[in-house]
Amino acid sequence: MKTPVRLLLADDHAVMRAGLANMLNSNPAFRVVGEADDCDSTLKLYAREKPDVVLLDVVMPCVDGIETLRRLLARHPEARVLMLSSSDAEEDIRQALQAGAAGYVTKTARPAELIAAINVCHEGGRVISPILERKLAEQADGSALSPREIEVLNLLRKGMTNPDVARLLGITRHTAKAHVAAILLKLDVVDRTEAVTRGFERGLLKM
Amino acid sequence: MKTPVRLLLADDHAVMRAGLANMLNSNPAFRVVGEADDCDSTLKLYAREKPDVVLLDVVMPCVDGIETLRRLLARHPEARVLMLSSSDAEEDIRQALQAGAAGYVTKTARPAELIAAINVCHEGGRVISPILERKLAEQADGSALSPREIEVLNLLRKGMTNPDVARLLGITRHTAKAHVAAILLKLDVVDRTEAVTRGFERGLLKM
DNA sequence: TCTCGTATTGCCCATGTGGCTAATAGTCAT
DNA sequence: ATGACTATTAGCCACATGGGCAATACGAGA
Repeated sequence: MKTPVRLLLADDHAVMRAGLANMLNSNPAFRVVGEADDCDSTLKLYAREKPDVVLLDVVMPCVDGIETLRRLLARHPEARVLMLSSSDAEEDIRQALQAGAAGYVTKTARPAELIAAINVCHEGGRVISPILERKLAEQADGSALSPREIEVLNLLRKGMTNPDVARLLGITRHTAKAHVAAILLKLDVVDRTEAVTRGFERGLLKM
Repeated sequence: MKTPVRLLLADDHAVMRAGLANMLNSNPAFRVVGEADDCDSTLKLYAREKPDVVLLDVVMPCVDGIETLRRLLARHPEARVLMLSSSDAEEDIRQALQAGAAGYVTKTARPAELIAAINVCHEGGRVISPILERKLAEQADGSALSPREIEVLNLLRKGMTNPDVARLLGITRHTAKAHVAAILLKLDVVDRTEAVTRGFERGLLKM
């Protein structure tokens, strides 16, 4: 028999971590070698344990899962990371895969699917739930917002007017307006209010 | 030794359910007698097993956890339900407690806290995480939106203008405007866009 | 009964919004 | 280096917005 796959769990939900650890450790093919609840502890435990695969939650306090993923891969490019998420927000998936995640699975997946995904990751493959793949395909047009537009969208959500945005960004109100117009076009919405809604739905805006 | 507390788990995340079941069953004081992944199966399993306590997730597909709670208590007023949530949205907590939940615990709680909460529920008490209690207190002014205002807010999020809202609700644009003004006042925001943001943050609006 | 909150309607007005069109400059990849 | 994209600025215009102020009607609860 092969040696078990060594796993690091990173999730801010203690109950979920305990549950996952329990489930995975009861399978001789796996061995949980560490549990982290935030970005720092994830990086620290990875460096110490060098696990074969990291299960990383997308939603985490302070530094979110995507950013944790980026920092982890910057230090350890060889890391195999399987993102585990309760949300199916398109932006999270896009960013996670672009940042170099080896896979993305939602928490609605059956235990057997999760186990299969871990194995694929460990063997060097890429895993994406079929449902998620469809959502990505629907979107993958030129509708990605530029960094500046994301910045503006984050001001709109706070109730800023175009003049407000202009003042805060040190640009003219014409430019602010141009950014807003670009956002409305790309998100395919009629006004700034619907843009904020779409922003939340797509994961561009965080709570 | 007492007979174990009989538990029903309701959560659409299979991994979380499996984990919880694993964890709780390993404690002789508890016994998981059923697992449900949506409203229907929760009601069915409750009727069949009559568990001592139900662990119910707030976020569920189609019919959400709060509505499931309402339907469950309508048929079985004696049910002891502990809401288990990954969100700390104020509205969810408010509605859950008002609907008659015996407790509300976030998934960031340690396993020991969860176990303590289950016991308190079983013994007839009420449990709310201290952090949540503070959030509720901050809010508990007259800032609850009326049903009509919730309706209007759900139109605003789609980019509706006041005339649009008026047409859809069969009222004049003056009335629509009055509703919007009331929403802005109650949510303490400057415009409809920020109102939508606050709506998402408070759990008044769902993805 | 009387009051409070909700839902409804109305008007005035300064300001903001979004569509349209158009131009310049920098960056980046082909 | 040529094109594509982004960021920037600009003006015009019909329409929507939100503040202020005021009134009526209805049901629930004290």
